[in-house]
Formats: sequence, structure tokens, C-alpha cells
Amino acid sequence: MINFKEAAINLLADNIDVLTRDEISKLIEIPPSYEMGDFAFPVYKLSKEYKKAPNLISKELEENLPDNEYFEKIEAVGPYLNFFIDKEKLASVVIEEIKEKKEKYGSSSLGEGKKVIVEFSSPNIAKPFHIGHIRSTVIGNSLSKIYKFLGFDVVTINHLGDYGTQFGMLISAYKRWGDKKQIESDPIRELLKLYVRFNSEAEKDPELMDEARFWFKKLEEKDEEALELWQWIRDISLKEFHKVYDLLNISFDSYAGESFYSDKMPAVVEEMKEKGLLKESEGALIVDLEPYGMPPALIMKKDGSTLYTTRDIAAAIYRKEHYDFYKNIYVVASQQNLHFKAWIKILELMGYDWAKDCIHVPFGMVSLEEGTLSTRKGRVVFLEDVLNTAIESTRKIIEERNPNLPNKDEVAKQVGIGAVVFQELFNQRIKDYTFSWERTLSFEGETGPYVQYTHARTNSLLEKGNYDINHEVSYKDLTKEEETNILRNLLQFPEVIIDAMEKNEPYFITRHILELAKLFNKYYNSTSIIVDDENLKQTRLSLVYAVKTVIKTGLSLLGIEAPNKM
RNA sequence: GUACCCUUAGCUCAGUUGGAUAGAGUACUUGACUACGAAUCAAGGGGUCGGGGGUUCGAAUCCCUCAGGGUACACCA
Repeated sequence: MINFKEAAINLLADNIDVLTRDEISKLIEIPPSYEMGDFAFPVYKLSKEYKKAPNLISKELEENLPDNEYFEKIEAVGPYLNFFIDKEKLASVVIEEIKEKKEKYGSSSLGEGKKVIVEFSSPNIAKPFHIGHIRSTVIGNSLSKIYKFLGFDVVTINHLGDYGTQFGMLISAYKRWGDKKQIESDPIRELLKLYVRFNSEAEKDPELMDEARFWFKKLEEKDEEALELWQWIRDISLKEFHKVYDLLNISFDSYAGESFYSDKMPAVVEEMKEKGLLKESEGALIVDLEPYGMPPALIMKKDGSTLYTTRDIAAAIYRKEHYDFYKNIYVVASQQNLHFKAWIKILELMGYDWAKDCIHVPFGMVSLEEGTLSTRKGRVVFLEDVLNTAIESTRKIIEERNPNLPNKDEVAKQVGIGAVVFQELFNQRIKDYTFSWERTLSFEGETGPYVQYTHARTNSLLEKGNYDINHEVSYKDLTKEEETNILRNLLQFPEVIIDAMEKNEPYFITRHILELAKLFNKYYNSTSIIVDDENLKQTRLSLVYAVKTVIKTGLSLLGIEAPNKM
């Protein structure tokens, strides 16, 4: 597509000899208000180079830049040179492009031939899937879609917490108090009960922990009984998790969890030994990270079993060999910042230059109004309950406002879940937040349903107005302020997706399509779209079509559906 | 104790490579449905950008410091 920013850079580059195209590109910004133009070039840098007052330089540039088809006006204002896009050109470029690429608008081949691994969700087997898990799940899912859209070859991995001493605890608890039938009737809740009971009894009787470690050791040694119980617990848990994944419409390419790497660790420990990284300390093996300002990392316990640092290192090495990734992304809570910093550093010390391609994408904590989440203290909100409640609330609203809607259940699901996911992807990942039912179930203002509603509205317009994509459009009729504002948003969409990818921040897209919905609703309320004049109607509908297409694509990149009616 | 993160309107948050008058939503007060979908739109008030220094022509943004909140730091993950 012809890029207006490119055009501005070309013009400037032809007239400035002390800055490279790249430098010019970096300096160009979008003014605080479009009344000042579409792009602005601040001349402070030039002012230093030329030792001349900024306002003189901008004036000179203004006089030297030739007329061209992309900008209707280029104007010096103080130290800025402001570019005003030709509105008709804007309309034709954007709408032609969207009509051609349709829901692929904004996609690219940027990532062609590059493999990106996104590890996310990764719940612990036998523990409930609660709102604390929603962030990794939803952020990771969105990121994987964004990378795919940009042409990367994406592999999604659910690194299940299916190993470790906690599993020893479960096996031990099951052998003491468990009942197979009872567990199978409601696996997660029953297993959780066992886990909680084990923890509280272990506080009184520390020997229980030894028993747990004993069972984990047996598991690592592939003891038949331990293995069988492990497999069973893993299977029934995964089945439960799939209830949530099905609601969210999420799937994974691999469920290689912690257990998968269990047999790959001795070799890694050996390798670290050979490379002289391991030190003995209090009977355990550690890597000293003090030179890098970090506490030592524990690699092997004194009983010879391993820890999750070891596992993550082994997993990364395996993935490099198996997938040869370009990026290896981990969507994991910020509580684990130090852990990731440490093991990625160890990879580096082992001489792997691809350690830098292992990227921890952290996110903030979810808490409840009553305090931090705690499964053991019963302070927990199950994700399945949140999703189902959101669906029910949506269903009630539909019953009230649109009782004749044909597929109410399906739409209630799309909108209810859309509300939860949108909320989750609305802010910067790193921010902590307190879960509130009120906010989760609000569907007005800056929410998913607002955007979905706008999408449904565009759909109705296209249907009622009998939009014909092949009808000729008179772009000069799409130059009103409200129209231009929409077109500018649409123009920026592809760049926003790239930003979201580079920073691993889906909320750039969330905010962008929300803004688009706002701009469109404003337009809708000020302008009749379905008018008698067929040409004008089709012209306006072409803009409606472009809006609908981009909203739909944007929502899909967030993992949210866009129903045509709601 | 040490390291890292957060602090912007009553509340929830944008403002990310320093740049032109700090913006939304929500709540509150009003107005717009015989209308292309009111899950909508329009109007209004609301701010010492946690405090204090510094760098710079220019700081919510960078540096230092203090305060408040959070997280992590050896045999769980």
C-alpha cells in the first residue's frame, strides 16, 4: 500500500542532507490534534545542525517542498512542519486496500520463515483453573494470533504443571484418603480437597512432606504405580481444563509440560558440569550468579532430583533443537521475573547466543477485594464460573433487548466471553488489578460488547443498504471530518499490529479498535448512511464495510468473536 | 535486608523511542428513540501527573532521592 508517512519521508529526505531517511522517519510524529496536521516534523535537530532558529528552518522547508498528490497542504508552524493528508487520496487508498485484502488487511509476510514459540496458560494439574490463570491464557492466545497474522510460523505450547513434588503430595494424599469414584465425579474440586488436606496435615506432621518427596522420586524413577496414578490424574484434569479452553475457543499445538522434560535433565546437568558452571553448596548443586547481581540458582537438590530452573533450561535447549525458534516467548506472571532472568542468564553462560531470543512476557497480579488469591484459604474465583456468569448476564440482556434473535445461546457466549477477554486485554500487561464482578459484567462504554455492538451495527447497515462491493465509489464524498477521522484510524491499523507484536502488548490493538468503534458511532449519529442517492449510499457503505472489516480482524486478533447480530 | 515493578481526574486506566493546550471510560447532572440497532450519541464540571531535586531550548516521559503499595530472593513451581 502507498504509505503517507513514506511519502512525507521522501519529500523531506530530498530536501535535507544532514539527516538519513531513518533519522527523519524516527522524528516524524503525529500531532496532538489533527487540526495541526496528520504528520509533524519537528526541526529542533536541524536547528542544531544548521545553527539557525527552528521557525526559520521550518519556513524554509515549507517553501522548498514541492506540491504532490499525497498532501493537500504542508505548513510551517513554529518549530514544526505539518503535513495535511489529501483527504480524497486517503479515502481511496485505504478503502481500495481494504476491499482488496478484506479480513487480511493489516497482515503481512514480515515473519515468513521464522518460527515463534508462544508458551502460555500452563495451569497446574489437579488445581483449579481460576481467574489468576486467565491472563496468561488470554494474552498468550492473542499474541499467538498476532504473530501468525504477521506471517510467523507459530507454535503454541501449554507447559502443564504436571510434575514436581506437588505431584508427590497428590499421590501420597490419594493413597491415604482418596476415592476414585468420588474424584471422577468432580475431579478438580476433589483433587483440590486432597491437596488442601495434605497441606494442612503436613503442617502438623512434617514427615508427610518426606512421603511426598518419596513419591515424586518414584515417579521420576518411572515406578509403575506412581506412573499410572500420574497419568490418570493428568488425564482427568486436562479434560476439565478443556471445558475452559472450549469456551474460550483456544487450542494448543503441544501439551508438553514439565514431565515431558524429565528425562532430558541429566544431560543438561552434565553439560553444566562440563562447562564448569556448577558449584556444590550445602549438598545441592548451584550456579553462582552473584557477578550478575542475582542470588544463586539451585539446579539440583541434595536428594538428586531437579527443580524448575533445571527444567526450564532443558526445555529451552530442547525447543531450540527441535523447533529452531526465532523467538521463544513465555507468557508468565511477573512474580517469576527473577527466575526467568536467572535461567536465561545461565543459558547465556552455557554459551548459547540464542539465549537472547528467549523472552519472558510478564504480566501483573490479579487479586480479590478480600485479598490475594489463595487456593488454600478458599479465596478463589473459578474461571469457568466467571465465564458462565458473563454468558448468563449477556443472555438476560439479549432477552430484554432483542428477544427475537435467532441463535441466542451462541451469541450470548460470544458476547459474554468477549466482555471478559476484552477487559483482560484492555490495559498494559504489567498492571496489577483487583477482580470485580461489577466491572467484568459491565457492558457499556469501553467494553468488548461496545465494540461488538458497533460491528453488528455496521453489519445491519450493509444488509439494509444492499452494499455492493463492486459499485464505484466517489471518494470525494468521503472527506468530511468524521469520515477522515475514521480513515486515519483505518490507515494506522497495520502499523498498530506490528507495534503490538514488537512489544508483545495486545492492548495496542484493543485500544485501536475501541477508538475506531467510537469514531464510527459518532459518524453514525451525525450522518445518514442509507440515503436515496444510490451512489452516495454505496460510497458511505464502502466506508462502513471498511470499518466492519477492521473491527472484525482486530477482535479476532484478540481472540474475540464478532457476531453479525446481537 | 537486597533486587525488580507500580503510583496520572472520585473510581478504572490511556498518554511507550523526551516535543505543540495532559486524554478516555465510569460515576454524577442534563438532552436525543414514530430514526440506518439507545449495549448508542451529544453537553457539563472534575488534575500541584505520589513529594523533592537534577539533565535539557523543552520532562507525565530520562537520572538521583524520599514516601506509599506490590513481587521475588536455597532444595515448591
